[in-house]
Amino acid sequence: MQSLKSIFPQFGGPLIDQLEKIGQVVEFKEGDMLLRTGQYFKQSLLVLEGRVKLYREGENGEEFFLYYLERGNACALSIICATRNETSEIKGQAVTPVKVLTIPLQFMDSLMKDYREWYFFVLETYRTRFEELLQVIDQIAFHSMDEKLEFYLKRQFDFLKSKTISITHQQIADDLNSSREVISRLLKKLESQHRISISRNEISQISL
Amino acid sequence: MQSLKSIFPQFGGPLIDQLEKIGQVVEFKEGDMLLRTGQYFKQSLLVLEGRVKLYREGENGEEFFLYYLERGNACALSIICATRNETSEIKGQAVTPVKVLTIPLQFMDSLMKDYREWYFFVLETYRTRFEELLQVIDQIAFHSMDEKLEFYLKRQFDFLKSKTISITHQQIADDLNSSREVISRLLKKLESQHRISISRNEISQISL
DNA sequence: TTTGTTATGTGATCGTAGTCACTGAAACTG
DNA sequence: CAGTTTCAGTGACTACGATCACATAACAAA
Repeated sequence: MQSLKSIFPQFGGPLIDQLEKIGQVVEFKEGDMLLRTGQYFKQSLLVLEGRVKLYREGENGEEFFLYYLERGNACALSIICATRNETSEIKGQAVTPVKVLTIPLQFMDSLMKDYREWYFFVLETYRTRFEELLQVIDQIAFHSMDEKLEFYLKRQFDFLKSKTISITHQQIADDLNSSREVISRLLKKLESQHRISISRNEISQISL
Repeated sequence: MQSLKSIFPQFGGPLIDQLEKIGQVVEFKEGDMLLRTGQYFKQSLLVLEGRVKLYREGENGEEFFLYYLERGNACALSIICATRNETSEIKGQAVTPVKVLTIPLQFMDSLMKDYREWYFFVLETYRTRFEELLQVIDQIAFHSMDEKLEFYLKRQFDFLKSKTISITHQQIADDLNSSREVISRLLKKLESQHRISISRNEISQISL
């Protein structure tokens, strides 16, 4: 686990050692569920490799995309739920092969107390995710579907650091809790404005 | 400030003493703004008395009700923003006369380090608010206006611990970023189902 | 190349909610 | 009490987005 220090450069040596001692590495395949609604957390998760997509789940199986976790991120929910031993109403799915470090919840207190960087890290995790949730609320509270779609695409391009994303209209519709036809039509509109270009399974950014 | 211990019974004596030493009590009148979009936080806020209504603000002045803060709550945003010295995009308005204890941000670290109850308190604050935000997302992502309205009314009844709330249809429409006519019509529908009763400036719970 | 599957395009229809214009009713003010 | 303001009710119209029913296009596998 020599890579831990490179994934979390802000952590000091003693914290790294402690994490190596108490943590356990778990691997997931693309498509695997890391978190599932109603599941108990027995540990917190730190993402070492890969990308995890987090959704909010509705009562009837609807889903709404919240944000991605990647290398170096912690799952805010797993810290929250872990410290309270509560259930999750969030779905986390690996969108690439994923490696995570799991920290049993009984160590959270001492980590928090003994390592200043850890507590900063946890606070920073909360802060970031809190703000992302607020942004999501902005989108769905104040904006119409075409603006939500634009915001969604921007986030994908930004996060994946690519001018092209591989995704179907149906997947987008699912992420936005909308329907394929609507998304197709709106994508067409964006294309006709020369802001994106569309081909099967792919959308490319022009000027978003 | 003999009351601090009664408002925060989970805090130990030394922490209470420290808070009394570094904190400052500020009072607001009903209707005053405690937080305003774009404002810098220089301190964290603990609510000692009264009720504060928190909104998310849209780009064009729209607003969306998030949650209430009351006696014994901390403003999660003020902790977040304080620790990073960033700006807020949240609006906090006193809905009753309000008394808050302000903690200059430079003390946050030492409080966190020296007082275990404080760090639990901060984490619990985050956890609670995080979950409230997720619930808000549920409502606006998965539910239609009549369901949002029902959820809104339930929250008001629950939070205010009263069978009757004093509010105009216009205020509800603002809180839900909708329009008065729509809210009026939906309230009528709820009344015709004998789930609420309506009179001028008042809505009473029957079976929500 | 044929066949099957998955992804996308498109018209028609419908319901929800936002808007406009107006009426009516209740409370407040002098 | 008359006049004014604030709050609520209602019909007409419109737009957005969900849904249905297909048609077509791209790709994959045989």
